[in-house]
Amino acid sequence: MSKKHSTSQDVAELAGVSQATVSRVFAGGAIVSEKKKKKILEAAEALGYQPNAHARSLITRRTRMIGVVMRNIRNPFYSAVLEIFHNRLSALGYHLIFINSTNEEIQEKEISQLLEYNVEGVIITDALLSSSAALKFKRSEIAVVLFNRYTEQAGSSSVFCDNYLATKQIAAYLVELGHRSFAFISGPSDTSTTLDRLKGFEEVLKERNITDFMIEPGNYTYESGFKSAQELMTKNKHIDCVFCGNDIIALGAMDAIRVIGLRIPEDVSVFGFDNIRMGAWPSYSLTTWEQPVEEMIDGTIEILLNEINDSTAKPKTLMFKGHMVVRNSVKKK
Amino acid sequence: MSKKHSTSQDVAELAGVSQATVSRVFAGGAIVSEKKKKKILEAAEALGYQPNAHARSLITRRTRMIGVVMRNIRNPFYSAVLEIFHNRLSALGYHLIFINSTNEEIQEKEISQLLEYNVEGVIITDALLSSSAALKFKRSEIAVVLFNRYTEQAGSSSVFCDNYLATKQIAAYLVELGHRSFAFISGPSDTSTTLDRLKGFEEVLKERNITDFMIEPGNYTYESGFKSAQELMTKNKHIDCVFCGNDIIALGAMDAIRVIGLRIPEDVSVFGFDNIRMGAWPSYSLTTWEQPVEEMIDGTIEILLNEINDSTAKPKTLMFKGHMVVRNSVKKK
DNA sequence: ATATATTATGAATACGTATTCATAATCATA
DNA sequence: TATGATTATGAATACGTATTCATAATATAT
Repeated sequence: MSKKHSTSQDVAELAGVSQATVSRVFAGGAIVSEKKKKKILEAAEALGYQPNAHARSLITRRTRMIGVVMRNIRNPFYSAVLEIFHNRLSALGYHLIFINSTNEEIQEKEISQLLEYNVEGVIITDALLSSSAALKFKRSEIAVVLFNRYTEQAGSSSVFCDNYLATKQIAAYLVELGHRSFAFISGPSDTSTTLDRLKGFEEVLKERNITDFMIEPGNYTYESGFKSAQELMTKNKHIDCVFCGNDIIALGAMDAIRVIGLRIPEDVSVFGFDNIRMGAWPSYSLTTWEQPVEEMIDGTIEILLNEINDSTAKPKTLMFKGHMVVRNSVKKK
Repeated sequence: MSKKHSTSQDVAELAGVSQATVSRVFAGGAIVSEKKKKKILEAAEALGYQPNAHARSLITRRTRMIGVVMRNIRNPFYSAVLEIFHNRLSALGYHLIFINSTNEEIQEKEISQLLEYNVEGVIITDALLSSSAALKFKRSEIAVVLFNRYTEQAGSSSVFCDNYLATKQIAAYLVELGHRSFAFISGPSDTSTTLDRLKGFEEVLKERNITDFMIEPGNYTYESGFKSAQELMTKNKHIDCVFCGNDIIALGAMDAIRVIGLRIPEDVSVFGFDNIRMGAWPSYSLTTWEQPVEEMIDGTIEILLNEINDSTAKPKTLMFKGHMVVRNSVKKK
């Protein structure tokens, strides 16, 4: 029975070399004679040696770990986001510490965890970052990128869609098609995403002198969408278009609307945001706005790696446009 | 500007004590006078000190890290599983290294990653574990629990539903209701889950002398369910019941069946497995078999922690029963 | 052959913490 | 007050690795 964990010292002894030489083989980059290299690799194999990442990171001051903070991993949009982030970062040799923040705001405890593990960078999606929290990361010189969010104060990098512009286009499109009575089922009102989406939409309605506009607060879940739509539509039978803060809300809204007995899009139009896969399913065929997730993620990673490697890098903002995906949940003229 | 990372030494100097005393405060359990403790905490606060988890794990030989290996995080069942695992383990002071294995089988590289980080335990869901891989974990005395899977050979602990018994009950139920022509859209044929579900179902049909049974291989995705159902139903118009390897397949199958123009359950019955939330959505109202996810997860964690703390613990198998959830996707008599 | 450049290696050290061991300070007891 | 028990602290060390520095072995040029 071998020892619990073999060390480079064990390998060195078995191979008849020094610990330093073993390290050179596994750390790479240094010159080791072929003969010894072979011996060392054989010894390592025999002992089942694996370098200890903690000891290594202690000396190299690089952990190759990235923290990913999410809320609402059940939202298919974020499941997909997590998958893609993992695949990209894994290919780059980084490991993911996954944190699912159950609270609105990323908590002290969660920040501490990430700091203690010396993550090189943090990606924060869909969870609020207070300025004091941002400060802690900054103080430890840990790179932070907000994904699908931004905050004015924090001075962190962020990557997101131009929600304001997008919703302006969406509103214009919907008005153009003849809708006159609108409802908006929103996400939590403390996020940039929610606010911008509302702002753009509302502005266009005002421009066009449409005042028939109800706003229903929600929280970016199916259940929230369902419940909000149910209330809205039973109380306000004249609404002819429901714009949803995101797709998962839209699916809930669609189901609620249909349960009531109304048809989509004949009686009510529904518009989403994100373009998650489920929106394309025939049961929904949701018209929505696509966020270019892959590009957003690539951009996020680029900024993050850049900040990791250059601690003087200034915070960057990367804004994408996205585009409309027309399916069958909106009534055409 | 403070240094990049303050160390316990820095705190010690500022507080006018030794490094050892600082460590005692943060590691807990040791006796430190109130006076010095206060000074130390103040100094730590001032410097933004966080203990270094890597250095700590080096000396304590505990990393408090758990590896979670998944495939197919996009499947809502596993999104939910990940969320719950995270919440539970996080509350217990463990951190999650998330690995999304894109391949059928957990790869050498992924195992190495987990070994290098000295995770204390590994949870493997929905990804195959070869016996050589299992051996590596065993050799490093890393606790392994298979979730929703088992392998005969590996000798690892595992937690799963009694798929065999469940599908027997399901088949009996469906036959009872008058179905005579069956199809099964399965998952990958190399997993215990898939095999057991098929076995139980098939056995009952044989007992009842029902030979009209088609098997369509799939891979536990919506797309797979959609495509399989489409092929099945266009070629075999007489099929009156489709049993699906899991819920996400079932949703795809339902959509495909409806697109063809058939009604559910009037023309075709559909039965799922898992009881993911989406099955309850009115658009689907899927009759299915519920896996008691929370209990399964609690059981998994209990076994895992036990193996972590007692390296002599024998592999355990925990089998749940689950129960049928009747909605409206199956034709009643 | 000798001098010089190159390659290969080991000894020693540092990373930041927890812990053992020894000792100093404080307390309780007789 | 003297003695022993208890509490509080620091010095030293170990965890497993990467890396610097010095030196030995080898190759190359003159």
